[in-house]
Amino acid sequence: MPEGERRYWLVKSEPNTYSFADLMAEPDRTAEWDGVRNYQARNTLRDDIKEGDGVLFYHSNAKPTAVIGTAVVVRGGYPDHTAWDPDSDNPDPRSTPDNPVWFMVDIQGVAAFESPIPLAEIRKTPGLENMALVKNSRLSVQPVTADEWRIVTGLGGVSA
DNA sequence: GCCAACGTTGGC
DNA sequence: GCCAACGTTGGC
Repeated sequence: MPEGERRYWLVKSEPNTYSFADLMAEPDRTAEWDGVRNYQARNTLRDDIKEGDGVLFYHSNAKPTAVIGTAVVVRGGYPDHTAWDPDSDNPDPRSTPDNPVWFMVDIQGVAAFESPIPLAEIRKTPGLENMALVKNSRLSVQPVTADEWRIVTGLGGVSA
């Protein structure tokens, strides 16, 4: 992929449920990012997130809430098979293999930040005050601009 | 634990 | 199509 087309995203997870350390402990540090059941986030997963895109990993409902590391998309949007698995955490009988409603991607952990970046720091960092994270904290998969990516990864102590 | 913000549902 | 009720998210 041409360098200029790489895009950036932020995903949220509650560390009690699935932490960045859990991702890094996966085989190949890779996991299916499934279970998203919000239409706006679904559209992003289905239409916009491509292999090679950068991902900021954010811990919500944590102490403190913070961006804690980076990941990379290793498989772009494809149907979320957990939707038609009645034993999954988030089954949705409206979604079928022939007519999927929900989508997911695969992400691979890259690096933990030397110092996680708490939400409070993001709020007061010039250039980050317009992050979707600050504007609409509810969205579980959200876009990050190239400038925001550079600032956040710089603060975190890893070069992207 | 509280509560504000937001998304979804469903009656009309 | 409107909007009130309800459920969920997530910061604090």
